[in-house]
Amino acid sequence: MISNSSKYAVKAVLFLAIHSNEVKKIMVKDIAEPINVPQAYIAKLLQVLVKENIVSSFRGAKGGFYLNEENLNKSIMNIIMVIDGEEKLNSCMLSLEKCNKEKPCPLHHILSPSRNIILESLKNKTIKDLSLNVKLGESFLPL
Amino acid sequence: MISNSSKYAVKAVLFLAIHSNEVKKIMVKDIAEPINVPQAYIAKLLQVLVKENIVSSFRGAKGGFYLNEENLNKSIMNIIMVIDGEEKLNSCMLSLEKCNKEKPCPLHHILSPSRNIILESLKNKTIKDLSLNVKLGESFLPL
DNA sequence: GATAAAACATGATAAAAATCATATTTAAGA
DNA sequence: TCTTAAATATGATTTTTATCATGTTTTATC
Repeated sequence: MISNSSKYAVKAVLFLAIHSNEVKKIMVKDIAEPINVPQAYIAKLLQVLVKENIVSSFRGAKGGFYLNEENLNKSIMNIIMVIDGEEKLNSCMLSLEKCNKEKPCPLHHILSPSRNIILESLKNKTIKDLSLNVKLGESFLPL
Repeated sequence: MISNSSKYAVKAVLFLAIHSNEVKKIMVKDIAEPINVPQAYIAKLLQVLVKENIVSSFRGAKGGFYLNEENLNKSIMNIIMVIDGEEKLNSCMLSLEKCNKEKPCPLHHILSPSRNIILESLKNKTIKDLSLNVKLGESFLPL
């Protein structure tokens, strides 16, 4: 289960990865429009991303948001964790309560392998990986 | 994205598959408790499942819910579709808008294969399959 | 028939998620 | 140092999802 907010956050970070850098900062309104998310909403999300060191920002005139090298090495999972928290992700998909390898629910066998693959990918893929992908023309923005 | 309601519905149907049959009907309160879902809530869900021919019911005294042979052959996907509707399932996971094979978003390659496997499984596995699984001791209720 | 036990139907309330609004702080540039 | 442009902080509103409550219809049994 991944919230809308997390999706928005991923979009914003990806956008920044591709269009910003330490000397080219981008302000909220110029992020919100192309990724198609309400400005006030993404502004709020960006603030938690900044606080959690996933995005960098600079206040005042000529300010804006950007990603530095450290930010670029964060994983997609990092973003989702910060926005949604752990439980939400671990109770992912259909898997029901009190379900584990020893006492699997009837859906465990069906969902677990694919689910684990997805979680591993989200953990391993960095923002940089994905933005490189876009730069090589293998995938596309806008989102 | 699969809602709580869908999870509840799956739990209820699975419970009925294992504990009911044409001659042994079960009433809401005896379903709600063991699957750990508020009675009034599951009652409402059961009503749409009955209307959509996924669950059978009998009104009045000695009435209750049960699954007939046709019901047992419905897939998990059928349940989710009826409760959540199509868009919700197709906008599953992280995949962002306007994302398809021709113009994949940066997450498409990562998520799509596993996601498709999951969707196929949900489509192919019938209620009967899963309840058989429980009867063989390969997976467990309560949920 | 009358009564009781059940599903069915409908609408109200509560909680959570998403969205909007507004005031404060920081920095640049005149 | 004043003005302006930006992020930041906080809280209000709206929408959606989840939950609760109450009355109506159907069927079995006495």
